[in-house]
Amino acid sequence: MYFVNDKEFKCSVGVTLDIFNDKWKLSIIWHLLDNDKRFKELHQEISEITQKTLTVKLRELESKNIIHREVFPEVPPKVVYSLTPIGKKLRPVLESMFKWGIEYVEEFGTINGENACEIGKFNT
Amino acid sequence: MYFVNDKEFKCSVGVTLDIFNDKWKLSIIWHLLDNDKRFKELHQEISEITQKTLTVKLRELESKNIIHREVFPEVPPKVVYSLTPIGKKLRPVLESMFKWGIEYVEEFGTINGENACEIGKFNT
DNA sequence: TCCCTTACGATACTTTAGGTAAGTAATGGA
DNA sequence: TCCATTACTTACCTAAAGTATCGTAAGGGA
Repeated sequence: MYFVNDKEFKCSVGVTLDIFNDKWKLSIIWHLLDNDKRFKELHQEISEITQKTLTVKLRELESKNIIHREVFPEVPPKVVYSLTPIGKKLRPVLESMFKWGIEYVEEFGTINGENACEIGKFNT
Repeated sequence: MYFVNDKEFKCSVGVTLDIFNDKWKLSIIWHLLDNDKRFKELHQEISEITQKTLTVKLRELESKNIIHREVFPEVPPKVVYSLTPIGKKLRPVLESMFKWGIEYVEEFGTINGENACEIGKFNT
């Protein structure tokens, strides 16, 4: 039995699923894997997310110790988001999703042109 | 560039995230990894999900070719759900989530008693 | 002096996903 | 006759996410 913030889990995969049980958090992690990013950069790269939802999700990830938020006291403002050590350890999770996605598309989708994943993320 | 059902993705991890962008699908996969299950069994094991949501999510997973639904013409009804070949290939994804969850709990949670994951799922 | 720009939000409102509670079908058993 | 069983539906309600607009604070230009 595991406890995280007074919440109870029978199994460690439940802990992970509970943290990433929404639409956006894993996407954000994915985009922070190789480089720290400013708010605006994340917003441009994950273009379907709204500003509001992005700020909410970033705060949630920060409160769960998965990302770090650094504010530079400048004008206009500058806020840089980065993965914490435990956040960086999510790489194998995303990597296995990346590989499964390729297999899924090979079977049920079509491939047109090349894989436009950011270079260096995985050597696949 | 990948296409799945006329939806466009730059990267294969996007395909995966798009399929599992809701609250319940990965939990359902997790519970089907080792054994095929009837509707009622899934409902009892994933006790927080409602009947309605479970049926919706099962139908969505079926339409994406990730689970198979077999109806036995009996009374009372019997419906057995199982993973398709591509569904079974999600094991590494869940396995990496399982491992990350343990690391996360070791750092930010507490462990009380033992891990109550179903035996045989992973030898960790 | 006033207004525009920039980056990171906050706020009010609408839409959609998910939750609650009840009902249905077909059969067998008390 | 009435109830239990299983796998759903259906009508209704709430919470999460999306849309659109506004706020802040410093510097620059007219």
